[in-house]
Amino acid sequence: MHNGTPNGTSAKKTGRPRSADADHAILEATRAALVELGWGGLTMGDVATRAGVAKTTLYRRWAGKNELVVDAVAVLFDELELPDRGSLQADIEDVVLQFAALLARPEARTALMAVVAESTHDEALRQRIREAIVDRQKCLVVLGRRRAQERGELPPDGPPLGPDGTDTATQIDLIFDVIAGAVVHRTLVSGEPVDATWARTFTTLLLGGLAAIR
Amino acid sequence: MHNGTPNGTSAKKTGRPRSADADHAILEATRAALVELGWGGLTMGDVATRAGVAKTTLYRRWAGKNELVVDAVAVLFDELELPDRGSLQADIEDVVLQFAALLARPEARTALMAVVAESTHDEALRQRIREAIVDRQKCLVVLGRRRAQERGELPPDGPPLGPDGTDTATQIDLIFDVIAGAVVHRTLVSGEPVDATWARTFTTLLLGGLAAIR
Amino acid sequence: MHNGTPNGTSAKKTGRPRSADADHAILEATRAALVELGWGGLTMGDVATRAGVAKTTLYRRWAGKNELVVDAVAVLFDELELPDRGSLQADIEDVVLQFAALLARPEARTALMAVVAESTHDEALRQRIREAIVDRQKCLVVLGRRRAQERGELPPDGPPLGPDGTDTATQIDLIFDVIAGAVVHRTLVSGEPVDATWARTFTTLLLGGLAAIR
Amino acid sequence: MHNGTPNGTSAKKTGRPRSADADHAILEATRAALVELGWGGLTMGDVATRAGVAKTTLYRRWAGKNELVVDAVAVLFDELELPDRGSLQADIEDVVLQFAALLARPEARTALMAVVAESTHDEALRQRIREAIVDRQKCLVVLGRRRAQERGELPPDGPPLGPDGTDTATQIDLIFDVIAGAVVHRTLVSGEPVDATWARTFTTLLLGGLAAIR
DNA sequence: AGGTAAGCGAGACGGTACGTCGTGTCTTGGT
DNA sequence: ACCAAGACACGACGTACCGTCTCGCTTACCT
Repeated sequence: MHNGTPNGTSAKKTGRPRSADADHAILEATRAALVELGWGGLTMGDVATRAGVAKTTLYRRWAGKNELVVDAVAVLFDELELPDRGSLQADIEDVVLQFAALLARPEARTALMAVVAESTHDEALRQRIREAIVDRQKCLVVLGRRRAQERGELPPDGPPLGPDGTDTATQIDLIFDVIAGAVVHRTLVSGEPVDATWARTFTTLLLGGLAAIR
Repeated sequence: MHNGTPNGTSAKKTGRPRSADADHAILEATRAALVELGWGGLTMGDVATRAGVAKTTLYRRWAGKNELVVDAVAVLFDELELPDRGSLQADIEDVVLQFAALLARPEARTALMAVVAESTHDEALRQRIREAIVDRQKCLVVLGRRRAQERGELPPDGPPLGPDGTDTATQIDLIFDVIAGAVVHRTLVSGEPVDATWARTFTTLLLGGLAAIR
Repeated sequence: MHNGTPNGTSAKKTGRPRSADADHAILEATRAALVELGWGGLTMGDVATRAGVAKTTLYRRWAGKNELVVDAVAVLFDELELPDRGSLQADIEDVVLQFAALLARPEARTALMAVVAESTHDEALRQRIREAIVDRQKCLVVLGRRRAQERGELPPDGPPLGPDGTDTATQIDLIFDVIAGAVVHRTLVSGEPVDATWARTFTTLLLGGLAAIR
Repeated sequence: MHNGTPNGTSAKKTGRPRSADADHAILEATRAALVELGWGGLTMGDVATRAGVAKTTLYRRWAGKNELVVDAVAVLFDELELPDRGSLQADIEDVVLQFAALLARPEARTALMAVVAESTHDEALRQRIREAIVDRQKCLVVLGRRRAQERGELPPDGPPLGPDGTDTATQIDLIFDVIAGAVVHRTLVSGEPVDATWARTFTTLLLGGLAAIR
């Protein structure tokens, strides 16, 4: 998840082990600070104080503000699920509303945009964001698509490269960018709420469009 | 445009007038600094030095980094145009590619996300972004839509609130969020390029979807 | 008095003449600012505002804080007089008390020490202080001495250089340094008041000492 | 000595202790800066740079320029001694010349007047000056006086309040103000050197005067 | 009477220093 | 080893004054 001690593989033999409580307290404190102060107002020292932890402990685990915040908000995105509501339309509407609910949380709104902004100048950060957040959401698209195919709502995957260039991977990426992009843009840029009505209209548009590109 | 010089209504009579050269030099320097250093690395002092201007001159006109950067990148969005390419499909593809080209510029990518992130905790900033950037782009959607209606590609506006809740304003907002959101998300989050192929596929999806929500 | 327009010799023919009111208002404002803010807190801009005058007007007349303050407090020292109280002892006690009363005024205390401090690194300033303040006080010593000689309390001037090196000029300087130094030191450094009792004891000491060096 | 490190009473147990080297380097740098730039030209940032120290380290220990300079020059006054030269006249001449030599050092001249000037508006600073500088010198007067009494050059202390109001403490204060005041005034205000001849004449005057006030 | 040259209030300008704050590193002593 | 505490070098912050510079006006003297 983060790099300080890649607990998975390496082995530590001696000395006092790191406090697991500290990790949770720090990430919790980070989210709280994001809510109250926003990205620009968040400071490492403040997070440490809130978590009841020394700054040293923070830096022992994360390289800086960016990395810390990515991890702190990544767990929020794990809450997204794709319940089987019986139809593709219902499934998409459901995930759209879940995603909108997530972006309604101040810590998520702020952090997401900020780390994306920083990642435009930091390739390692972009990689980390992709692993921790983006790819996890993209699974939902893949899953929903497969489910719809099993239901017969969508045709099975065609050959690797279809006649008009829309192979499977391209299509998944497109769907993902349209859904995530539209919800994010409406919420954060346009500043309008994503409610059930909007979700239905949007989903109708998306499904109508999907039929057109096949 | 910005508040330091309330050119619109009030009038100051006495004292040395503010240098117009300084304004241009500062905004230019801001864009240059964004390219080189990114949002996080941009410093008011550095911008002042690049512009050959004192820090006080900067603060006399803009309240801080956020406001300055909004104004600095706003002019970039004025370059977007909607040439008449003869069909709605072609018009949309064109504007999608223009927008993608804009987001390929480092100062635009970085600045846009960063100020949006800050705006989640600053209502005044959000207002400023909307006026300086968002509303200016939304005009393109309105214009393209009207043109398509004149061509007969889209039906004329229905009653204020249609049977399925998609009145004119709602539809414009939806189109705007889908176009801008998808392009931004693909460029900055997914990190994939927006080329002519993607633009065509995306536009096909959008137009197919528009037919469905009518 | 000050350099902006050396009214004595040169001649200006044309243009609007300088406002004499402004001079008085500025010096008055300078003294008021000294009282309220002290040397360190006094600023040219504040003096200008208090005097209802533009900063330009200030700088047209004085080169800076130092010069301005010297002129502002110099007039205070002109108030010192040497009334004939009938005996040298009474004359000295009187002038000691006058000088102490002057140093009780905050603007005088602050300004005197501060400009002396600055003058340790600025020969021109030292010259100005000597002309505007020091030499004016030394006259009192010369006058008092001559008066005492006429009364027969002190012997007439000896040859230019006496047997033990105490010629007239040396003696005047010594008396001046002892009187002014002791009063200033007691008031500003020791922080004790100079009252009639102290003045009498000090004067007794001085006269006793003067008899010894003859 | 100064307030940042309340070594006297309180105790701090945890955390990295303050560097003692930094203290010395800072005071040394302060004196050097005073010599080169004078009081008005001395800046905290410059002192920090010279001392190879961060500005924050400076402010952690001293509240400002005034406090710093008082401590920086206080040590100079500790160098004053009262060697036993066999007679009161010789002892006084010696200490007068020592004090004059001290005031010949640029850092001492500048700093002493400047902090006294500031102290006219800052009671805490005046207290600090008294503790760090004035009281330390006054000991010399007390010591010299006692020695002279042992030699029989001065009568033993009389009752707490003598017939003409010159009890012991009053006399010591008077002697101190006359010596220090005269030397300072001649050096800094009159701008004349204090040489052996002047010291002898002045001391003769002082001793003659002392006989008179008894 | 008109011209012209300087004075004037206002305030923007390029600078410099301020004193504070945040960063990321380091040194303590205690567990 | 790890931890809490906190000092440290560094560098940006936003503010305050500095002394200079335009502005658009008076205000006086000199043709």
